[in-house]
Amino acid sequence: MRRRATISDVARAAGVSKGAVSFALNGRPGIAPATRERILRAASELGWTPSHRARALSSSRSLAVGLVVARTPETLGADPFFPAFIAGIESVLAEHGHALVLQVVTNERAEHDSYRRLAADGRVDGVFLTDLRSHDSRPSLLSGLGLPAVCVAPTPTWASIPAVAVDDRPGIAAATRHLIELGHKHVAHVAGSAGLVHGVSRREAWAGALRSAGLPEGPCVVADFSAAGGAAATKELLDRVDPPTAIVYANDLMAIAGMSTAIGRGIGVPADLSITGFDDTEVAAHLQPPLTSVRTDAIGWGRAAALCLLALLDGRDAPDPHLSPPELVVRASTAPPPDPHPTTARRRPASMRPRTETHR
Amino acid sequence: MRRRATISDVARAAGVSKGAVSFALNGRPGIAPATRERILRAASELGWTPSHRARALSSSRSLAVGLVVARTPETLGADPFFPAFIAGIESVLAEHGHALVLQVVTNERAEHDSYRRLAADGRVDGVFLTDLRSHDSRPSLLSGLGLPAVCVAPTPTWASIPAVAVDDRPGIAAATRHLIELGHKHVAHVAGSAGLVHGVSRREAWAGALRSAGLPEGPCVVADFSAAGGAAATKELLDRVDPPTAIVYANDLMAIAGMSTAIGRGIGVPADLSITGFDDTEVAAHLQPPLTSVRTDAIGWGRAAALCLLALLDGRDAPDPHLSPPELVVRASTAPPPDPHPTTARRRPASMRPRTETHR
DNA sequence: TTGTACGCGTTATCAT
DNA sequence: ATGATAACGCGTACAA
Repeated sequence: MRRRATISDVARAAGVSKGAVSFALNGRPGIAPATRERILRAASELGWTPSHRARALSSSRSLAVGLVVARTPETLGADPFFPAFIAGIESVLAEHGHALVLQVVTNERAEHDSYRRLAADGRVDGVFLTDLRSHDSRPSLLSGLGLPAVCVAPTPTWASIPAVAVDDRPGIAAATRHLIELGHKHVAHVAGSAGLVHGVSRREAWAGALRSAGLPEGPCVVADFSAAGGAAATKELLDRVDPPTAIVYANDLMAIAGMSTAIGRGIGVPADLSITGFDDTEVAAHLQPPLTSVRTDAIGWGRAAALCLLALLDGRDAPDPHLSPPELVVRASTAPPPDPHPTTARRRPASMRPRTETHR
Repeated sequence: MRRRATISDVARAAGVSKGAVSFALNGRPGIAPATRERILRAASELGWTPSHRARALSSSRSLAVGLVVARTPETLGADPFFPAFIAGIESVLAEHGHALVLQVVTNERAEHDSYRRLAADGRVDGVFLTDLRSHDSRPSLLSGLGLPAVCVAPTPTWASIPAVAVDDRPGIAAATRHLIELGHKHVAHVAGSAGLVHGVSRREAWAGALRSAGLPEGPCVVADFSAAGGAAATKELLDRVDPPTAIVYANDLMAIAGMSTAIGRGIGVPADLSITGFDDTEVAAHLQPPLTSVRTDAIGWGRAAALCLLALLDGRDAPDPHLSPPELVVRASTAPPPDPHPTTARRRPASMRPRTETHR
């Protein structure tokens, strides 16, 4: 296997200078069409592709962008958002010759180190900022590092950093309204981590939808987006003297765990308790009962974030992203609430019902 | 914000040459301890870090490795393997100053293009090969491109490419044996794609476990690792004149869909049908009933694969990986088969039972 | 230890 | 308007 062709080889073959080859390749003016043609043909005959390394050195750009994810493998693996988001990013980056450098870290300290290293090494030209926290130290870190960044968060209120709004609030609001329209008056919420902006924003969307409907705010238990957290929160809600007839969960994972918890207690879903999730995980449609959930355009968000970051790097304005709005997917886990005044008492306190159900 | 310090700045500050700085930094002999000390102090005072770009150009290495994933966002998002695998890779790469370049593509053509581009650009020094297919064209493509690669597959029988064996067969075998020990004699399998090596190897492990126990091979339906596929395969098995009393699924996603399908038909799990999954997804423990599954050491596989690839790039032998064996996690979705000769007929054909169950 | 050529495009400066 | 020439970016490696 012979040595890779270099720009000098092409220049020699085409009988021009290196500079001319560079100009021809990059479509810049100052090269006669005939010459340009000759250069391009020579390049293709030699199978020459500009060396990414040399280009990165001379242009002081790495042609790569970074994504640092601070999540445990479990949290990452249970969330369909990231793969879709990354796929969206990729689809844009590939068109522009950029690569995605992914870092997975497990704690905040490692996260900072990761950004510092990316910046110090000049490994990337910019980064995405996801899973924004309520008092996030990363924006100031990144501006201190001089590393361009695009923030991916529900609320575009981060003045210091350009943001792509991934507003999940309409989705949660739609789920809540759906329950209200079914007749529910006691709609609880199992929230994601209070430390995460999208945990808080989803909670606010639920509360806002209840307010808009003139209903009193239902109970809310703050969990952590995990299955175990969802199960625990559900137990807490069901143990109340006045248990809700419907629960809006901040994600599918908690909703699934919550649904199982309820069914395990002999509480019928949706007969006694309606449940909504968020994310529309692939399993959601294949549960028993199938889970009503909210589908979001994670791929579109990824595309939008990538376009925004690339524009930022080029000093251009970000194109206006057109994202599909979140879509409520109604399935069988939601139904009208149980009759509050039944002829015969159908609903006993959970503690008096059998602990498990036999399905046969 | 001033210009980044360069190696020349450090050399000047320390009163030595660039070469001396390079030697001192890389801990190579030929520099007096006192001089080395002085150089390192100057470097740290100037906040100098070697430029990754310059180093990549001069050493003809990119200090990055690639992972091309050919999956749809849905398939990727429903599978906990990849995040954990990537986390494992990262933990090793970070220690060695390498970065991970991730590409997500949706079809085989784009996959080839992706590898070609990574190689042509010199973007990475090597790649991981995952989701190996039965007649995979990538090994020859990669050897043609001269791109070092490490193969991550259940069977290390790919002579052309070094492989890290991620043998999932013991896990499936353990699940099958567990069912046999419970007394099951009709153990079916819902397989993953026949085109994927790990789809085939899991199937073989199931068949082998039955053979070893002296049982006849049960029915097998080939699906595609998806929830919809798992549901359809389950229907097919349950519609047989002689439905199985237990089903070994090739992954959790199909198992969950299958379990819901069974329950939706009024078939009790595990009373009438035992079910095992594979992956031990986070939701598995929080289903109703909780799913018996197999937990694998995906992080360890990631670490091993990364160590192997780095060794390959350095021309060293790969260190012997010590991986945790797959662990069968027994939960409530498996139980002894229903009594074949009950005093009263407990089991009617599915078609005669109510279509859905009310849980209250 | 030092000096210097080298890796490979990009771009500013010049010449026609 | 075309194109050549040379400096540049920054660390590595080899001869001196």
